[in-house]
Amino acid sequence: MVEYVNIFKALGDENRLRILLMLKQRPLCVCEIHEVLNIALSTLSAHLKLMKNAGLITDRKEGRWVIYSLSENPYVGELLGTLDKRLIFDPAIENDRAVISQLTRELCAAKLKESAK
Amino acid sequence: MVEYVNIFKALGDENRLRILLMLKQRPLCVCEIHEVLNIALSTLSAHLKLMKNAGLITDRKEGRWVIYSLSENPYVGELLGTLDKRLIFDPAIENDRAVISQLTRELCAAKLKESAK
DNA sequence: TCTATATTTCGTATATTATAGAAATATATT
DNA sequence: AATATATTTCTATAATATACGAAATATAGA
Repeated sequence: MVEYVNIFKALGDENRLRILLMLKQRPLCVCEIHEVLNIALSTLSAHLKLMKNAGLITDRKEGRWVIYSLSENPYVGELLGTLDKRLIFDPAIENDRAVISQLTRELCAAKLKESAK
Repeated sequence: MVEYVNIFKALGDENRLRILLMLKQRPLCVCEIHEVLNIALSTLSAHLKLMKNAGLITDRKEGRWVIYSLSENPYVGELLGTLDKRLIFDPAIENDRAVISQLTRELCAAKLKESAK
């Protein structure tokens, strides 16, 4: 049962729900997610770790980037499938999708560099 | 989106998950749930309030008793339906079911009275 | 109306979680 | 090897959540 409690805990946060629905669009690197959410990278990293431990997402390295994707777990797919249908017209979710469709890793890396000045 | 965040927050606690799966068996009064969970009545009351605010459950008064039931919300039904299938062999859940099948309001009221001595 | 019973609210202690900034780590590029 | 970039870990702090016992409230029945 703890397994399920942890899944729901992971789903019970606005930032994490947004991340999951972003990943439903396509796999994303940390800097792309960061570009959308506007929270500290350390905070974002903690959210990602929590969701990974709950079995909601997986990560892989690609050069300097870490790419996060939705887990293959069928229950997770089920949950996010119905959520997606219900949140399809949610303003925040719609906006996140729009932003993501314009993003590339290269572009958001450039932005991070810019903001570091 | 907050609506869904609150639903998942409400699901992300072991005691609350147990309560919800109990209510899937049949409507229960507070004292019956208390008999199963063994937590303080004030704590239980807070859990019930939280789930009611999240739209997971509803309550009605019957004389001195307050009877809690699962909400009619179709999404809630969906979530608990699949959860139920997955937790059907969970030891804690199985045990809760067994205890509940033996309980009546009258019986657990008598137990509460006994323990108050 | 008085009393017993069922439940909720209040005050408070403790634990968990979310957050950010600074430092550390890992990898690619020069 | 040295440097730049992407991400994570560490540390501290603030906000939330869970828990209990005591007191308050609501209703039924004597």
